Amino acid sequence: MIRTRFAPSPTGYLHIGGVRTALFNWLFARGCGGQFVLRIDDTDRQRNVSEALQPILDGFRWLGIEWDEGPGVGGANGPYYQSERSELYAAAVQVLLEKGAAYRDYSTTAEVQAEREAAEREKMRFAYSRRWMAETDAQATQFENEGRQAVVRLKMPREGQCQFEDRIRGEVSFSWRQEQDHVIQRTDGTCLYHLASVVDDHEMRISHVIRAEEHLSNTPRQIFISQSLGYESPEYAHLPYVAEPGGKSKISKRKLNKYFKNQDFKKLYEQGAAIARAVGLENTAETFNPVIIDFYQKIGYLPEAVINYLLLLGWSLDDQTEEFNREEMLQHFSLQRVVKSPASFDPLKLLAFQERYMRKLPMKQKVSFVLPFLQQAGRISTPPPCEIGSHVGKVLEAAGDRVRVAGDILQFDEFFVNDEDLEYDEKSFEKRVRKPEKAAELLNAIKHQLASVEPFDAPALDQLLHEFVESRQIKIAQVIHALRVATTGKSIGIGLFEALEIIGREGCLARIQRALDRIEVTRKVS
RNA sequence: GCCCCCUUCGUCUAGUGGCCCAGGACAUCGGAUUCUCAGUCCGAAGACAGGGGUUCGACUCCCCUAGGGGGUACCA
Repeated sequence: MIRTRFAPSPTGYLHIGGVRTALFNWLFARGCGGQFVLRIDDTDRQRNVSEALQPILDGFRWLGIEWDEGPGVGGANGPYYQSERSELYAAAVQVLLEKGAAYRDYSTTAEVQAEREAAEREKMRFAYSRRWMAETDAQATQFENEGRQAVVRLKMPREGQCQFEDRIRGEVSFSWRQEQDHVIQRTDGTCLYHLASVVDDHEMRISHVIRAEEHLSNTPRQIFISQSLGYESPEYAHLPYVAEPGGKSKISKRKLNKYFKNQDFKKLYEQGAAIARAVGLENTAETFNPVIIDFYQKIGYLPEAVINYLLLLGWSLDDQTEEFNREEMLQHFSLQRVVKSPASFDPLKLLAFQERYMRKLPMKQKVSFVLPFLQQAGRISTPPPCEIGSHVGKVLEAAGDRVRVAGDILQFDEFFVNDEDLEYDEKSFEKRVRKPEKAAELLNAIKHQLASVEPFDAPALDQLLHEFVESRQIKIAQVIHALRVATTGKSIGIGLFEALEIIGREGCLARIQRALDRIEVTRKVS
């Protein structure tokens, strides 16, 4: 049975690169009827682990990456928190000690450091002298009498090659002599990552370790542990990292300011930040950051779009296919087709996927997708009508592709505010209403016609306007811009006739009157 | 320093010796459509990191150089 795992630390956020690693693990396992395990790497023993874990679990659930075993779902191979598995690690250390694959070492950090520096001065490869190694209890007692404390180190081979087959990179080989006698157990008795990881993978019957490439160089020592413990080693596959937008280094949530120099990234962020502001979200780099997956959930991306984008970040099926639903992904994913080099995160391409999926979303679902944003922004009351023919549905219908992420609905404020609260974009008002000589007269005339047109819908309004300009021998542009600004407050937006219909007769009349009154008002210098 | 991995249009990628004077997607730039914006349609521009080999033939194989990344922690 194929079993894979993802082992996040409870850091309080889910990094976009981590999501991709998890996705590939999930796809690989589930694609062939296997299982995906979530294990919590909390060896740092921080407090409030469950609190720091929540955003990570939420993120995976939102994306539909479900785990077969782990927090919240349990399983036969638990516990799934490394902090609760210390006995297992201690037992493994004992075995290693007994087999002579590890030794108690009584050196101090300073002493080892001194050896390392001496080697560097001589331009020699560093290898610990094992001078404070205790192989017998008598030696140990002697060191302890000197007041020394022991760590446990791996007694690594110092000659020969470590070769293994990486499912993505092919045959990889390292010289054992490059390896160090790594510490696996601290003086306080706690164990380190490499030991814990190998033990857990074995105990949890993980068949394929698919992880970030920064672990490639760590693999020999893990193979050594694994073999010394008599385990059958899992298959390894090392994924390239996700690089920063427009760059080659690994993407990091702490380098936001650097990424803002990339215009696309900046736009993505600012668009998101505007939505966050409108719905009253806390907005700090810790909580609202495009490198963290929540960002996309918060501003209204579709999980399918995010997943599809991430799938193609370092993997492809062929030279054509870009869209994959869940079943197709599961069916086609393979490690052989994972790209070996880092892929840089492109916010614009992600947006392009979002647009495609938005277009495919049935209107009814689009309405309910968008509603929470309007509610949070205080634009509609609860509980709102949730149908296609509803006010929100009409706006969405008319807005079409302009609503790219759900939060974009807030750009269509003019359809959700009271007539007296409508804000006018001052520049547009000046240009389209106040400045053109005949604007006031035209608006007034149209206002009268709007009062009686039947029915008050887009086709009728279209016809009305055209007849109006024809009878007056003017160009439609002369009236349409003024009317748009008068009724929506903006010079850009959805089709004017649809807009008028949605605002309704009463609203249009009130708004036009407001605009007319406004012309008279002396502009305040701000 | 030493060791390991990586390197095709701006970006994601196809390409496993002749199908490639390199294909697709996003972005960009033109043109068409329209009441604005978005969209849509049509079109254009754009890459094999550099240098040596091997071969009748190299994006594809080998070597070197350069660049990027990782490891060399009582971090993960």
